[in-house]
Amino acid sequence: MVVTKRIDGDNKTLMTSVYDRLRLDIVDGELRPGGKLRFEELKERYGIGLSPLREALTRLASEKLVVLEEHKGFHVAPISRADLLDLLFMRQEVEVLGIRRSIEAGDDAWEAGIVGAIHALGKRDSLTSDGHIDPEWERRHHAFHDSLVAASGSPRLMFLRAQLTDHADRYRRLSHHYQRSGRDHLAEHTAIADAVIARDPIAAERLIRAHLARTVEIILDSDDLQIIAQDK
Amino acid sequence: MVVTKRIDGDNKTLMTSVYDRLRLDIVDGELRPGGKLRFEELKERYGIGLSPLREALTRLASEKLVVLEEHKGFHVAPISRADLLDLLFMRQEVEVLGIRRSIEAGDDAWEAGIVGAIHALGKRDSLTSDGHIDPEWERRHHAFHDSLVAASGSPRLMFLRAQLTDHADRYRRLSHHYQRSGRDHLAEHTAIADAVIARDPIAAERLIRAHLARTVEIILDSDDLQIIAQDK
DNA sequence: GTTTGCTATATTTACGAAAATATATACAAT
DNA sequence: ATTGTATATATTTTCGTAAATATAGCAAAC
Repeated sequence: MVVTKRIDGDNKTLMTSVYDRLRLDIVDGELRPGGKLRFEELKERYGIGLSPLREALTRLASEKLVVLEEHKGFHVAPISRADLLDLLFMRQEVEVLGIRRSIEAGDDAWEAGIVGAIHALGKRDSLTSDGHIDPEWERRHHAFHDSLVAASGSPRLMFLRAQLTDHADRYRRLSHHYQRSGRDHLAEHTAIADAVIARDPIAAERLIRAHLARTVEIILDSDDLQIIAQDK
Repeated sequence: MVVTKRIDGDNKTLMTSVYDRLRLDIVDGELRPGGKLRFEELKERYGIGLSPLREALTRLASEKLVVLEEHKGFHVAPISRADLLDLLFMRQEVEVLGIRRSIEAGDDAWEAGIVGAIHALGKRDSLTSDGHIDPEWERRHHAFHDSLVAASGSPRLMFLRAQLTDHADRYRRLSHHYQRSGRDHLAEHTAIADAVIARDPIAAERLIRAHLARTVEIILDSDDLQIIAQDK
């Protein structure tokens, strides 16, 4: 019954909102790998003061999306083949763990979530008419993968997984080649969903490992080495 | 041949050094779980301004050693049975992964590192004469466990492992009971080292899982529920 | 022509004060 | 006595500026 004086209820601090925006701009490739992040530019760009900016960048540095060199400033984290391979390794292990535990502990609601997610995913084409990845498809794609591990029951695993997903998304979006590859997503996803719902951890592990590896192969198997493009 | 004007070469920023000190104070239990971190107190305590303090706390929040509630301030991360069990789960998986990969990829230098580390560890008693854990033993204990996974070759895995180690150290040091338990560390450690050097991943996995679980059992099997002690 | 050393400029880092928000206290009404 | 409302206090968040550090430009020496 209490009526607050504040109308909007926007409780976010400037630090948090500029953190969100910076994170998106980096994951989207808007801010290029290796690029220097100058405070004057960022202040201009986001219309904000120094303090919340520095805090947001500090947080991003701790998540390895940016790099801090003391007294020299912040850079967008560079990308490399070696890093992409390390990322693949971690993603495989984390996804496998999450799926394995979900298979052990998941209830009917968890299964239903997967069925619903893959159904929604199948209703939508991954590419729009002009050949770009459909944002709504991407949203559902994320939702599907989330649904697989939703019963893992480990906050730490889920937190780590979210960070790794950000890193992976950045590589994917930096790869023009990836968007042009005529990959049959639905078949792969359906196979994974089937194995998981059948509670077959062995098959699920094999399929998810291959699924993740395939993405990296597509990115690496191209001369699309935007991957090397790094400002200083 | 260049003589820098600066004598000491201390390149650290205030943010970094206060980050280090805060981290240690939290891991040591000096700043108690759940305790509020007021800026006036911290400024006083560390003799430093607001800006570097906020940045350090932001970084610690991102590592889950402190918690930030917007507009309400920072707290030392609370502890709980559930969190300790989640931590155990992650540590087991991460250690197993690191050891498995090291067994696959490790060279002679890696093996030598383990042999050297366990030798040094055996030379030192875990408890001092007055019944406290010997800091030098603890250093060597860390060094031994590090040596096991030193050949894993995954920056992300090592980074994650370091964070989990901080969390685990905090629980261990908060547990008075743990320090009183007459545990035979050397036998456990030697068995692990033997299995790893024999390149037996199955035995190594079994032993390291039990080793980590044992620590948690000791902490939980006591009324020593300092674990519940949380200021608001 | 390359390197060394100095000066000027650009940039990051840190502080102190102002603004915004939350918490505590006092008072009034039922 | 308890709930609700207004006021005062404490605390966090943010900005603008000063201090510290690094980078770039330029002249002199080898």
